[in-house]
Amino acid sequence: MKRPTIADIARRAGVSKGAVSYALNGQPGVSDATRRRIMAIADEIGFSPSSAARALSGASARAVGLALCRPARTLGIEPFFMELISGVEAELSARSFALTLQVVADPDAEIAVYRRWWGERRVDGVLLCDLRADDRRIPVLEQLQLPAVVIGGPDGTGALPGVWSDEAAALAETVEYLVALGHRRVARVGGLPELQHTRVRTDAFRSVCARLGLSSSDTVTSDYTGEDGARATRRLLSAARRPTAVIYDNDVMAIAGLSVAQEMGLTVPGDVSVVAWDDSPLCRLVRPPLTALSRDIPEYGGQAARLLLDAVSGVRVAGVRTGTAHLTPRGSTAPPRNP
Amino acid sequence: MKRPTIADIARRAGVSKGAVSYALNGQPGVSDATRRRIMAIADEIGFSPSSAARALSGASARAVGLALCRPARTLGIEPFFMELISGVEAELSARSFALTLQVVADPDAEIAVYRRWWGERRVDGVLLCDLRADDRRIPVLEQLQLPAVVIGGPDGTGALPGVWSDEAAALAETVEYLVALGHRRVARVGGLPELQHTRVRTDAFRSVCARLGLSSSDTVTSDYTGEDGARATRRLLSAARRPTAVIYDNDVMAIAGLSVAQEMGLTVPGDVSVVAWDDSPLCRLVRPPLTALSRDIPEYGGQAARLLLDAVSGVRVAGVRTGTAHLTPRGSTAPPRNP
DNA sequence: CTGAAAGCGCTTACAG
DNA sequence: CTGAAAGCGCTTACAG
Repeated sequence: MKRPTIADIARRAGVSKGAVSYALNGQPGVSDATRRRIMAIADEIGFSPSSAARALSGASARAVGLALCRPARTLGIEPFFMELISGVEAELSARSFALTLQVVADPDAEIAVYRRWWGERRVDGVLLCDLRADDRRIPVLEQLQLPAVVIGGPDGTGALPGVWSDEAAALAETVEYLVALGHRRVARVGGLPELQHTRVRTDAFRSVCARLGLSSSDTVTSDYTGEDGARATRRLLSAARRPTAVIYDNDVMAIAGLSVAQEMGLTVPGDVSVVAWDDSPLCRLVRPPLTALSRDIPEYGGQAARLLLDAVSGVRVAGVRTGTAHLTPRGSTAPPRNP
Repeated sequence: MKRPTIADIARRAGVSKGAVSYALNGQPGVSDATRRRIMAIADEIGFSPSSAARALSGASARAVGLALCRPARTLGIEPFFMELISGVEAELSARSFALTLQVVADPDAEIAVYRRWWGERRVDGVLLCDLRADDRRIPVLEQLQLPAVVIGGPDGTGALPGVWSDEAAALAETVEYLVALGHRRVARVGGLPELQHTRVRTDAFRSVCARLGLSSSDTVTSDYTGEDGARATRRLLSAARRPTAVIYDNDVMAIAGLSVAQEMGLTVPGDVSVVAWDDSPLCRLVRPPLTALSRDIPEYGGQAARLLLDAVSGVRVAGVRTGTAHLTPRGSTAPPRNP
């Protein structure tokens, strides 16, 4: 089947190709009657402008890029990214932008992808995930002048706008709640230590524990997998004075932790309370259901996409703070049996 | 920063743009010495050919599309899609093809996306998921002559090649195993009834149960969510002569079913055995760990991508059968306490 | 308000 | 083996 072009429309409408372009893009320069006639023909023959021709003529590629730098196995198991993607997608398709996705092995590969996308003019902008300390991707994007929005922040994003939530406040709320229940020994299983938000949470955890006069404020870091979460939990719960509550940096590790506790003959929440960061349907499926820090991840992605589209269209955008994760208490937290 | 073009390379090498194009694309028409010089310059200035210009000149867009038609919440919770995507991605990026992703609400929206992609020349081909009975997407893709590979089959794919696994064999293996353990009342919680593979499994379940002389062979269908899996399980386990084993069409529902059984005071696997279709790390995290039907989903996606790239490059491809899912027995299956 | 034309950055016949 | 040129399908100044 031959694809229709503006030349076909122009011929049928008896006007020039330029007129068709103006009409279709809502530009001035054609009469209303002509515009309507052109639009009707375009509709009738099912015309979609060639994205290649458009992009080549200096217009935008109408696509944004998302590079995901996580090993395949953690990508699949964490609902976070897929939820983020659906939120991003909803916003993009509403404005008929495409999402170009690439899974990369490490930050260097990710930088190479950005350079390639830029050279290929394949995307108009990118969404940056998993902000790191001293993130080398930031200066590259700044130098390329590729519009970008960081999912994270507000610190360490350089001149790029970030979409971020108040992680410290969410963590403080959680610890305060556990202390109110009577917990005095709270531990935390954090995510990848090189990620900025892990650092923010770790610092916040230390300071809120100090403020509330808790003796320990240890964070064990992990790679987000259930195996690592289980290992960390085993270590924590084997200690002489084991914690009576553990906060996990994702849902998968929290579930793994729950299993380990039960395996070790401890009851949840009697012997140990469990809190998951980032609520997901999984948290409601296990017994007891997990107390979790909930936030609207699709909306988070949607905001990032909106910001990026603004940046792409030339608007100078500032970072925005999204809603703080809020604690959703469920059956996995209670006063400690032996405080 | 200005993007380098072949004109820049041509100038620096003192040759024509045509020569640069031939050199970079490994075409004959330039001497080896010139080719090497051109490649070195391209490398040095970090050249990537404009994908728009390439696509416009009749070459391929070097992108394939994937439209996902599931509500956002089930997309996030099922590891399947993200694992599939990582497998597809690995294969695509090795040949520097991009993946264009779009989440759609229903089959009509999906068809509209294919028409648009085709009109925009945005992708060179598409991967089709969630094959349905009498799938309306198939004739559209055939008519557009857009290269496509179906993830599913072998029936109902029309003239399109499919990548499929022997679902009936996997189901038979599972039921035979349960019967060998002594089970006589086996039930199944299936996925969306309109999906082709749900039908295949449902038919296979009925016929293997008949062959083995089991009294019941009921399938309750669901929407793949944990809630629906829990509801179906509650109904099944409340029956007068409840099943002693239940097979679930995904991991999330199996975990939900496990929780429901425990909630109802039944032990797993003593009172009821549980089997999950599509193994995932989740299955190993819960207690008891779930017996599951495992297959290499990233590899499944990789095969589909390879087939699609062949089709895009003009090779006439036939469908392929991938490895059959194999049963991985874990703690959630055992001989029934009260057969 | 409308038409003719240049140009985006490639690829690819067509001459030399 | 190499150069000059047309063309892909748009967008956008520039004339009428």
